[in-house]
Amino acid sequence: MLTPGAPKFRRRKADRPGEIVQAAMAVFAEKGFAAARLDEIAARAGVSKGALYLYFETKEDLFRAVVEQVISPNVQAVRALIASHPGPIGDLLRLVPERISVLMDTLPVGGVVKMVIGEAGNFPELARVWHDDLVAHALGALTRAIAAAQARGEVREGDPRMFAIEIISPMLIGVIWREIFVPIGAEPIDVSALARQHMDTMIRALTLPEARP
Amino acid sequence: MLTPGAPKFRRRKADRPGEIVQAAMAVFAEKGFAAARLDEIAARAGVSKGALYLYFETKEDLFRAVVEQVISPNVQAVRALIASHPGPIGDLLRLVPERISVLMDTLPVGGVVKMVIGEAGNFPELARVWHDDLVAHALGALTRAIAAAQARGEVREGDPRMFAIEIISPMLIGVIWREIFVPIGAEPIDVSALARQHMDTMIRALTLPEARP
Amino acid sequence: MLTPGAPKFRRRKADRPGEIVQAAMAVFAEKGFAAARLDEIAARAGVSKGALYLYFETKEDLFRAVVEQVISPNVQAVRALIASHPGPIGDLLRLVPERISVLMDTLPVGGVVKMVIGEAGNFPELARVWHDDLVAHALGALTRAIAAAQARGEVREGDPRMFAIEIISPMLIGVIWREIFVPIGAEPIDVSALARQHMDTMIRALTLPEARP
Amino acid sequence: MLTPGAPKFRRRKADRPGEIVQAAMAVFAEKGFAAARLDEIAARAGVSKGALYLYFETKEDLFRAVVEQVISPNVQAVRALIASHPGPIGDLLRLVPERISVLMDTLPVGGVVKMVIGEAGNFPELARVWHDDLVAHALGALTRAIAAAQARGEVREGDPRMFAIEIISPMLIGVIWREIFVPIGAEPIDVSALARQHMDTMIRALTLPEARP
DNA sequence: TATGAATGAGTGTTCATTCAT
DNA sequence: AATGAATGAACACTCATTCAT
Repeated sequence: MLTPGAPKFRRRKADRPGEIVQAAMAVFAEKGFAAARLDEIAARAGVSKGALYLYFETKEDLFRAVVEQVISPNVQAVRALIASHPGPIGDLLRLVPERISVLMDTLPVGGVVKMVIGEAGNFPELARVWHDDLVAHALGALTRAIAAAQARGEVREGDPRMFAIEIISPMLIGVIWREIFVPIGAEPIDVSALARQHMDTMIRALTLPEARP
Repeated sequence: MLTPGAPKFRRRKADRPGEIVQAAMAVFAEKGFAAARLDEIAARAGVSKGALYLYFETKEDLFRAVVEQVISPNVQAVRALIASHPGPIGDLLRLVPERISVLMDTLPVGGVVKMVIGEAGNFPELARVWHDDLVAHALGALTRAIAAAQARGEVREGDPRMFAIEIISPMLIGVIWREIFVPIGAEPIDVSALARQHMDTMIRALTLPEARP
Repeated sequence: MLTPGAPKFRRRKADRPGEIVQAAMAVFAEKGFAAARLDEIAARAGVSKGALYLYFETKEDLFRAVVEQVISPNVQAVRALIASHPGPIGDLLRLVPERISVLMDTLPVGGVVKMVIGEAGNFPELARVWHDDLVAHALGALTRAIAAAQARGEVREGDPRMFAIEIISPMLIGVIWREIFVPIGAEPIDVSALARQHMDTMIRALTLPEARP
Repeated sequence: MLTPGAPKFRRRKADRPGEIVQAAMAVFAEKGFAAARLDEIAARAGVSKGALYLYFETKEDLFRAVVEQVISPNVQAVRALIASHPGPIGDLLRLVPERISVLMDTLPVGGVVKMVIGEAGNFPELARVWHDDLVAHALGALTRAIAAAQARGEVREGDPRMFAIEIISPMLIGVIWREIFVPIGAEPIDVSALARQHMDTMIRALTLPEARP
């Protein structure tokens, strides 16, 4: 092999672990934990299988790293969302479609959601991390915003946590749909359009007439 | 065993395949396809591992049988639901909470949904069967009912398919929540109560004032 | 493959575990634990690699089984030896050569000794089992016999445990020699002859003139 | 590092290979060849794993170097021992305990013996080197000394090679014992004391009455 | 039918060895 | 000379599948 420029060993990159986690995220999201093969993760990351073990002790360890890596930027997004709800509830809800779009462009949300749903039973701690660090925060913030609006006479009576769930659910289902049914040729769901229409729906159903401008 | 007529508690052999499919459904729902072990399925079905191969050619084959077994009764339920919506849209929606409750008591819905979401990527035909035979039907029927109501001036304008999605989503999320987060100690979601509150929400948001009785 | 009489699956034998342990003993004795390959053990036992795992959980587990299997018959031999020393010490010592010969014909003593010596550091419990169940018993019995003979004025003064070690050592070295140096063409040691000459040596050195008949 | 003359504690590079061999000897003695990891050897030698390959081609090569390193000083000791036996056999034997003590303080004899015994099967040439260059020499010299003493009427009849083995064995066993059984809490053997008592034993048994002074 | 011992291809993991720096 | 990240072949172990009984 005299071809110059075809080195057997790649130069060591600064962010090997990051690249591996990216590749692993893709494969885990696609196949699930058990069906994912380290060979494929390594190939996609452009490294040898052995190299994975320079950065992660086991397959599980790598999976954990993926989950954490996915959660942390979202934690930021959630905090940002939480910080921006001073005004009337309608203003908050009208922000949601855009936020959702940004999130979906940033991360393979669908794959991640699929992964979490599919593996929660086999990795309870991961479900716990996911819930405690992300879902409960987001849901709690939205619930409190709604309760506050109820206290201000802006929103009609009803369980505020359930309202929050009602608000979020269609977008989640839209994301899952895209992951599950679009690949087999089902009619897509335009999640942004869905978000807009649903926010309109929720604003109409929640806000009291006397509070409307 | 020479006593004639004695084997009172002899295992009934009538529905071996059915028992196996039941056991398999439980294990697949719990672990996902790849992580499920035939050993465990056989043990739960009370048969030997070899016996599985008397009724099913491969693990995949058994998985397919599970999916079909789960779908078919639901197809019936969906057809029944579709057949029963002659009147105003509100009447139809008010039926949903009860139907949901019955469904959830009949089947391990959560496990199945989890299974479908988790394995759709690895088994595209299964996603297709699930979509074509069940989801598309149900969603289509609901969409058509809403479109008809719009034509009657009962429901405000908006994409009827999205309305259908908005209607169904929270219950699905509730079911998934029960499967994913309740086992790790998260606060449960009362799916029935959620269904009632959400139907109220949707009726308020969808029906036009002039159409209300 | 229509050739009859060439079954892919062997008939299940009554003593598969036993055969596997035999094969494993040979390979472990030859190579040591780490260098032994399960493939080879399986091949020598005439089974597939997977079959090993029907009977033993891990390679270590199999190794432990080998050590125990090797010890237990020896425990019997030692007890028998211990039981047979009523008379003067010379009578006891004159029994040793024959016992040694029998033992060496029964078991791959050399290989086992080699194995124990080579792996004691990596498997301390095994060294412990070997010592507690076998070596300490044998050495203790011999030591007590010598001490009793000293008390009777038969044997000259000196540390009886060291006398015991002096008595046994050459045979052990002979066995090790056979294992280590004979395969490379070194001059063999006739362990039986060595035992006879050494017993003569020890009887001469230990027994007091006045006690000699 | 611009300060000239500053690196007072700069690692002396003079004897890298020697340091590596020392570290390797320790690890090989502890674990055996197959179970020894180059990582650990490098760490103990205070160099990187790659550095080993600057001095040794392969792991086997390093192992060979260790064996040779261990043998050569002993060859000297043996020659010295051989040179010093002009007089009566008793004088020679009375030198043994002290020689043994010196040897044991100089080298990890136990570990080395363990290593040789454990790996002789996997590295026949090593067994050969060990035998030809060391063991055969030492044993031969002792055998000849005994034969000469027999010719002089000093020592009673009997196979002189076996007498030599009888003489040496207990000390070897003592060394092995220290390596194998002491770490697990067994009662130690005082090799020096054993050597003294055993030499006494052998002198009594070998020398003829008429030859005693 | 039914069993379960046995198989063997496949996967996670280790580690001696290599090479860009 | 020296490093240590990277490689890849080798090995322990798993598990869907088969077949003698």
